[in-house]
Amino acid sequence: MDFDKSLPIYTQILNFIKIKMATGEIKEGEKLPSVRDMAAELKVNPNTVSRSYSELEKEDLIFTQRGMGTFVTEDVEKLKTLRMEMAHKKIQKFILEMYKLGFTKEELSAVIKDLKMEED
Amino acid sequence: MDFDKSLPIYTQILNFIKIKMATGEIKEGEKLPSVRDMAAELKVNPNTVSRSYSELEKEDLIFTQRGMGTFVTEDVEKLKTLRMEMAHKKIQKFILEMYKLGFTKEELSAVIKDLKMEED
DNA sequence: ATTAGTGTAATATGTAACTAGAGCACTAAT
DNA sequence: ATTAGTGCTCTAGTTACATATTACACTAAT
Repeated sequence: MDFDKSLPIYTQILNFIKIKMATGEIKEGEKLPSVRDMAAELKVNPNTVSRSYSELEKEDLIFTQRGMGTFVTEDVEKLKTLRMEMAHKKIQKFILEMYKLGFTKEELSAVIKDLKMEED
Repeated sequence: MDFDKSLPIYTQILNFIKIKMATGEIKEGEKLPSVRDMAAELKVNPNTVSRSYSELEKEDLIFTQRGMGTFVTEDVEKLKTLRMEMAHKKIQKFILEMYKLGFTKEELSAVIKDLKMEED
């Protein structure tokens, strides 16, 4: 995992995990790596990973059991809706920004359909 | 203008101006408010506005004449392509993020068409 | 009981980004 | 020459972030 300097590392880790939960790559109840292990793997301070976990816990997406570890929520509904909520936020932000640039949703719809996913 | 704490103020000012140039609300050669005036209007330190102007000058979108003021570039082509370049960047970023969430461009195209611009 | 593995907390340190304040340098007009 | 309006520079303070280190609290297994 490579970090980009425009966002705090703990935020990037947090988003990384969130996407995995949203797509089902990590499932309900699953144990996450210990803060120490993950820190070692990412070559980052354990406190930084801890910060990421804390933020996710604030959103009730994960929970911790002292002495045991950190686990993905058991609330399947929460995970089910996570993907759509994240998508919705991104879509709204996108539409708003593009609206400011003078694009209508019809234009956007057409433009996107004609793009290749891998293009840049 | 209200600032959100997730981005530096100078960045938000910069983007604000950029959008105005991209949409033609501010035209080629037009004089921008002085750093002091703009700072007063936005209730911000003059240096912060200066920083915004500097960044725009790095992109050759504006230029300054010491003692005279700050002006939008005379390069009409630059302004013409600005909107599409900004749009393209936002679209690519959006598509990539949504791809990570498992959406195809066909899905996105459909979803966007069905949304209302004012919804949130 | 001991040990190893967990998360958590506290403290200190270094760095970078951001904002602010005060003053300098230039230009045009008088 | 003076003045007012411009951008620019310098310095300083604050804050956020990441790190390092140490210690604590809890759990499971031995």
